[in-house]
Amino acid sequence: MGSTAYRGRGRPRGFVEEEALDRAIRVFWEHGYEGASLSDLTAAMGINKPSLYIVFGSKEELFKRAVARYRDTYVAYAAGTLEEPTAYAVVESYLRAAVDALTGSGHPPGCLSIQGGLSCAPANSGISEFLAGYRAVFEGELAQRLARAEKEGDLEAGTDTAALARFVMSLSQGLAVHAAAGARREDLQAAVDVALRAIAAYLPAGNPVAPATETTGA
Amino acid sequence: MGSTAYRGRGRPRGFVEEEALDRAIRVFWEHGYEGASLSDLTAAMGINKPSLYIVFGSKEELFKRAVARYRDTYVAYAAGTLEEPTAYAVVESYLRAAVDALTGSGHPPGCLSIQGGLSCAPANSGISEFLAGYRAVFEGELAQRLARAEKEGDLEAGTDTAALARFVMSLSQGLAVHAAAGARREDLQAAVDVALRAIAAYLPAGNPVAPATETTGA
DNA sequence: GCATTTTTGTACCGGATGGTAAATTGGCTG
DNA sequence: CAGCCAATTTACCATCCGGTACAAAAATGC
Repeated sequence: MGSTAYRGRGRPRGFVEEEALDRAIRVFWEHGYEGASLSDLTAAMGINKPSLYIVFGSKEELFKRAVARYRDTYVAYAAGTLEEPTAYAVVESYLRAAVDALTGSGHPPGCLSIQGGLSCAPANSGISEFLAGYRAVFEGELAQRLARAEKEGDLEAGTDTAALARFVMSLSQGLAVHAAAGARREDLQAAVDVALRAIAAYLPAGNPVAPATETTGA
Repeated sequence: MGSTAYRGRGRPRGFVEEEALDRAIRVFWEHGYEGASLSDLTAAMGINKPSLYIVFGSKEELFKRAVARYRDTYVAYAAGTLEEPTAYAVVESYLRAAVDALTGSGHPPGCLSIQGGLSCAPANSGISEFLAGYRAVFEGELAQRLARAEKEGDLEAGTDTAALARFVMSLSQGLAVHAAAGARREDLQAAVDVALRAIAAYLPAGNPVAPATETTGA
């Protein structure tokens, strides 16, 4: 709790845990859980296998730690978008930010929660399930936020907000698939333009929230 | 060419090539290229490794043959949807049929072209690229079809038809991610309902194509 | 019947995998 | 200084990986 971390009696660690984890994130992100071998991981992390096992326990636990840190860093933007004042603003800012994140420079394209392991060998089926659960969390938060918007009169009464959230998350996951395959940022933003027209169709009549011009790219 | 196939001189084959390929499709579909071991494959196909290598050449060639047959069987519905008379009907029938295919019984949920290997070990990066190219083919065909629709006055003049196609394909790929994680058919159809509202926004004024009621599920 | 041809079953190959045992290193404590 | 202890290095483990060599089996052609 603070900067005066207790430095135990033994030999001090030759690496910073968070830094090593960041390196591991990249490897998992690029190659997936099964495509990332321990040799790849330790080489990128700058440590060797016994150190990895002492600190992280196993490859699976390392992966889960990596996903958790990925959420708290690379996907930290998502929570903020839920605080936009209107449903339309929430969806717009989430999808815009997602495309920017999916195609950002300085890290692999796409999304760790999908590339990590959409389907795995029978022995690793737990990884796919773990990631599916992880993805479901934000979809649930978005659905709740949209349900609140409907109560606040910010969406047409009777709107299926769960379906709306599922639509938004499906689109962003499909955009992640495109990004992983090398799609350009502005092309994905143009697809978001289309999606926003759908959201606009759910606004109550006379609602002034819909945008005058489409902003493509960033 | 016909039913009188030439039966060579040697020992006759103990299996039908297409049947074995169908079994392989399931294994790749469920576990991905890297998650499907040769042992898994040969066990499911009912043959042993030398037979597999004589007939299919290698694991990679087997996979590509599997994807080709998958396209010609499980995804055969897609080509037909392009022949619907209007842009709206094309998109609606494609998305409806895609959800039904993604959640169909009697085969793994989701889509082989995504689960097969969104990201791979460095040695298998060719697989991800192969699948990305495969996915791009139908997106291109859909974009062409929508461009024709715009020329025919079936979509607003000036519509970004490439973006529209990218939107539709991104959504369907995201629905595939959801399906692979176990999403229910009717929940995915409800997300399609939302998407169709976006398409409706691109119809010329006074176009009577938009549906009166949303048909959820099938 | 016998040689030929192709597929089959079995057993094996080198290499990589995730994971560890054992011993060395290096810094703290007394 | 000696004693301790954790993190390091190195070497190794059993197992599985994709892929093959080899010989037995089963059909045809002569």
